[in-house]
Amino acid sequence: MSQPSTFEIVAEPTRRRILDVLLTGERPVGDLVEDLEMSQPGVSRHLRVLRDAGLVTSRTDAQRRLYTINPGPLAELDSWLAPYRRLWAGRLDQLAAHLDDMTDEPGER
Amino acid sequence: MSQPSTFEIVAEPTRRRILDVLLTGERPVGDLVEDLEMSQPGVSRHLRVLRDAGLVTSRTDAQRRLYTINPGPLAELDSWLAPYRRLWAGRLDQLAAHLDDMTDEPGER
DNA sequence: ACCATATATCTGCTGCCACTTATATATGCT
DNA sequence: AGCATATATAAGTGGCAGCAGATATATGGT
Repeated sequence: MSQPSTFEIVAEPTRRRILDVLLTGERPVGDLVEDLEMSQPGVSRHLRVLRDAGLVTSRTDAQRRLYTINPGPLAELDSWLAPYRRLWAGRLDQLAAHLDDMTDEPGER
Repeated sequence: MSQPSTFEIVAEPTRRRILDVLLTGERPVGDLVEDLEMSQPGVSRHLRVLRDAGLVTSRTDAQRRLYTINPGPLAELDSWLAPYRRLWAGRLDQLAAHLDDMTDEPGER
């Protein structure tokens, strides 16, 4: 996809995990490789996607690159969500019913 | 994907369009076919996905099925977003910078 | 020389999406 | 009863793109 939307970027479970780790603060690539138990090239590829989407930024510290979250683009999600948010306020019962229907966790690997 | 997450459901641009149309109220399938300029089986397949994800419900009106939004599952998105939302408050300047970097629209077809 | 990282390439797998055609079912109309 | 309409679902095809894994190379810091 030439210009993937923020939706698509964030739909990828591994990328969400990366962001969730970065939520705790700036991190070098090596840390992420350990945490995610993935190959370094694999992590770097995802970081590339996140960087291109403007969701993370990096700064150089000697040989390492420290990655930080840049939450700005997530506002796109948030504003798409806004009209729906109004709807589910006061319908939390429906959510509960839906969750009851689900036998197990979504396949998040 | 056996149990696609709400993220994946909503990452699909056509499905977001369907939800956006339903935001204006209950609609029969035929309306959606017209609005989206898609084949009827195509629309029905997306509706199936949305229904399985609990994002829409249908009720029968004679031969027609009227679809309604069920925003409940979107709360999952919203709560994932919550920690990030705190971050971008007060960083709207960064968002602006990011948007300036983008030459054209994300490829949303 | 060694380390951390980025990037590139290739392969293989898998799964999605669109489109078409066909069929089944329910309902309504005449 | 017979026909039209609305919808769902299935089956088949084509295309395309994502992701993981492996490997190789380049670069810059120590």
